[in-house]
Amino acid sequence: MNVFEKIKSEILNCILKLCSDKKLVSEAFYVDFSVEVPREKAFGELSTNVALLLGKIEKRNPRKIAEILKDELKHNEMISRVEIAGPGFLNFIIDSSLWFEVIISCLRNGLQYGSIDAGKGESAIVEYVSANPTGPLHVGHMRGAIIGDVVANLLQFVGYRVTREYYVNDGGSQIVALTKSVYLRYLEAHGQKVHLGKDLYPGDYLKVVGDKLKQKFGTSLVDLSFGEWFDPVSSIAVEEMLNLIKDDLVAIGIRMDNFFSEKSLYSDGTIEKSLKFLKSNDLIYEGILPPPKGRTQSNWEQREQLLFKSTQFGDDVDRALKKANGEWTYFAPDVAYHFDKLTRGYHVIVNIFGADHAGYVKRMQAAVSALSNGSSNLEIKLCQLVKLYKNGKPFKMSKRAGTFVLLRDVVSEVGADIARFVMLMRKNDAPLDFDFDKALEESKDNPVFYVQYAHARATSVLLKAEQEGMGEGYRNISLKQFKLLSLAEERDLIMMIAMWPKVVDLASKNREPHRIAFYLYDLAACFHAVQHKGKVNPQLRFVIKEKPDISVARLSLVKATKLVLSIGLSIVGVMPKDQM
RNA sequence: GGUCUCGUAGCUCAGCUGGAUAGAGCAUCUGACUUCUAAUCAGAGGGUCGCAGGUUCGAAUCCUGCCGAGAUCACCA
Repeated sequence: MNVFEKIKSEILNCILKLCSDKKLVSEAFYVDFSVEVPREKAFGELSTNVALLLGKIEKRNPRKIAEILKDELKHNEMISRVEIAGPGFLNFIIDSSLWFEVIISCLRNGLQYGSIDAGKGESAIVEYVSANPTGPLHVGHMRGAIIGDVVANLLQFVGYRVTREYYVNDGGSQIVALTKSVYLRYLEAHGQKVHLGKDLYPGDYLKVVGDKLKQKFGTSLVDLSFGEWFDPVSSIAVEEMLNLIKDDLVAIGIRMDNFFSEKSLYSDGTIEKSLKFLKSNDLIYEGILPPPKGRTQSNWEQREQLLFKSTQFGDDVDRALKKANGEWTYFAPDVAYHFDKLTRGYHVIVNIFGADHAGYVKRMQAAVSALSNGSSNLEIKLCQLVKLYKNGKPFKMSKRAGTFVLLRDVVSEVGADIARFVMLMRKNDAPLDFDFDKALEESKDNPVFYVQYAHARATSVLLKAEQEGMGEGYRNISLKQFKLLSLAEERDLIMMIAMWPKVVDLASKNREPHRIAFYLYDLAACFHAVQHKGKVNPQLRFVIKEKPDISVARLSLVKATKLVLSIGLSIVGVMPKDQM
């Protein structure tokens, strides 16, 4: 149950009645107001700004309108007190029976508590990571990977059928470089002395692939020409890199549903198909792009290219689909890829991009707009790049210098739980500093443990209750027992639990997974506070043998807290712990 | 120069899509464990929300212009 929605609909009913009584004008019913927990406790448990907004519509003093609403609402059985404050806020004290219902509905719904069916079974695709298959993942990939994964979890939780997809760039020139590098490693495995050129990948991880090629092909590739060895070497190289990446993903708890090959778009005609579609809508032409403004480029030359009219959809310039040499640009298969996503019929299309692809956002959104005749829109979540530090000093990764922090190194040092939580403790478009040493050092007081500890404590309390013979008593808790809860800390905890559906709603609608992490921290804090009361005063402990009624009431809160913590943690992708 | 992000406590960050006296963590200081886990709790100090205008009953939040940080800018992916 969502208390906020419930009170909101009560207020709406009230407005409706006042409209029909001619005490308010009829437009009043369409007012979009909020019901929230006010910052100050003195302002009650819930608060609404309806009267302020109605004041505008009615062209009357908000406080006057608040009076009218108050007269109506004070008879409502869910609301035990109404007060008017400030410029015209209505502040409520809610009847305990409603809070009781919250806890009951939480306990009944179990792991589904808070899972409103916003998606209604519609399909959604979240594309994330999509790193080039030229080597293992590094820390830079971690943030987008985790944010994408949790966005997918969230959408799933609110009723979407979610596909997690990785776009494999196995078609571009970086694959040529990879293949050449691997071939050299293969020759090396046969005892030849090789030199990896400037544009090739020097990493040791390719030696393994060279060895594998040797095992598979023996010497049969050694004397072949480039055209002959390229395809077999390339496909194995990509496959091996993808395996590395899949292992890395598993290490941080990510399992993709689908790896979508860029190369397949070249061979199966999707590129032509999608461009044909654009052409039929007159969105493609041969033309010449203007030179970049304000920035002198020595090697810029004027040339005629196949262009997409992305400016019609808000982009700054039209975008090239073909290179001067007639090959497709990177953009062309990406257009085709999103054409494919559209034909697969997804209602929600989300991409997670790194900030280095920010300049790519407009053209992709333009493409999706064009390909769907404006009926679909591509949602792009940008992740700011992770700034790396080592001992407080900026740290530059370089493949050549070997100062390359791999994702698997981070995970094996700090663990997946910490890695995931750190990435979620800030908004996706805020910059993130990641100090490798600090992460190790401070892993002890990482917020993830704070949350997990609350879960472990709750588990332990329930175990204790069982030993005292009141294990499942909270399941049949009565309103009378529930009313025994009177501590401010207990009330805070109840309200926190009541807030969960709202947090899920906001986080999923806005695709903002960090909200879940912050909420979990706050929920844990409320729980720790209640528990500590019992530390100071034994009468305030959860389990008191001589007082079964209050114990049962408190245990219902413990159970509810434990439930919400474990739901939230599973969305975030962190294991709830029963012991620490 | 264009575009996109960001600018909130000493540091790292939230701020419920426009609400009431702007909040956490770290760090500093003071206190609380013989019991359900102290990996915890309670309290104190710390702010011209980058700057200047505008919109209105009301702005950290929306608009405009500056300042500053980062990313990116045909023909790479």
